[in-house]
Amino acid sequence: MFIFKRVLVVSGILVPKSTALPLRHFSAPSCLRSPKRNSPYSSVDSERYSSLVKSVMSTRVSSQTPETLSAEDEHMYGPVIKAQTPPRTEVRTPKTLHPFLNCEDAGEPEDAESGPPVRIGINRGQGRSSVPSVTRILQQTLSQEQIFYLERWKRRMIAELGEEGFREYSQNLFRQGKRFHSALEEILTSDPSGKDKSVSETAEYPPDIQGYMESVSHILRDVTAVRAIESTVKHETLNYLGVVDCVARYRGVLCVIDWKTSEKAKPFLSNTYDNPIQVAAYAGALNNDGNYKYQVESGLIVVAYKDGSPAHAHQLSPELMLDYWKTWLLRLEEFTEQRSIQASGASSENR
DNA sequence: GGATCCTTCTTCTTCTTC
Repeated sequence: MFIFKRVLVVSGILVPKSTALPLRHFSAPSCLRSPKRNSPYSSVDSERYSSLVKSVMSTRVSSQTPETLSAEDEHMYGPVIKAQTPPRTEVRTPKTLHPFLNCEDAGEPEDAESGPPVRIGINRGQGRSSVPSVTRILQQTLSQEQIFYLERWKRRMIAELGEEGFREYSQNLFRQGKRFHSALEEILTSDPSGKDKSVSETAEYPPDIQGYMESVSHILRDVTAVRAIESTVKHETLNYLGVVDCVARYRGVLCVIDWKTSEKAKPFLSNTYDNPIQVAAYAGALNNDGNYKYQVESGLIVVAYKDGSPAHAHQLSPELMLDYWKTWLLRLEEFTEQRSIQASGASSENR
């Protein structure tokens, strides 16, 4: 096992790619946001210990060097296997920085928030069959690191539950997620103004989602002016589509909202993996879809818990949305490249 | 009515010491 891990580390599979963006969100307690501030070293009299620090730093304590360590590793574990594709450590930028907002649609009609929420169904019957979805693009462009950890998790779960048990477990997670979404849809459609969210706290729900609904009830109190529910958005220039869970105001800010259920606590935005990219992709599509006459600059990821403990709400500022929009454009470029490679491979096979 | 699509979820080193 140890040898295996060494090889992976050296080959770069475990080296994080630059998909993780800086942690900047509204819900992190300040004490957790800046752990360095509370470092025990901050109280150390640095002048008093400066000579000691200098002497330690200037003296080679060990006779080992990177070269001797490499030689030792090779002796113990065999020659180092290097990855064919080295990890990308540089900060990547999209080849074309498509705008997140559509300036032509910036004007917002006064009565935009008065009607019921829209729900545009998916329509693939009119030549849309080749338009890829946000979910598919994200799934097909996962990093090697993400694939590694997901497969490891799956292997461990199957070892614990068996193939059939794992299938049931996965189906159950999906079922709960779907029912949770349906219940929210019902609440928000029946009360889009947001005046009476108490319905969510008193109503009875199926036992498997009761906790999730309790978990999210304090968030729903801050959701108003629901404009869209489970509605299809399509980027007219970039040619991708998706289905937004909800477009509404959260604490007065118009957001694309994504509801999530989770077994593990996700108190930080960084715990939500690709969810912020998904939200930015939806918002960018909505902003460039003629069916929607307004622009959305912010996003919200709500993570609900089965035991009813308060859901975490990660609000993405316009600045952060732009960062994730760039990450999305990179993923989209990667997907398009993959597709063209596959297409050229298929055409050469047909010859 | 059946088939297909979009979603629904899942990941983050590991051990020792205090």
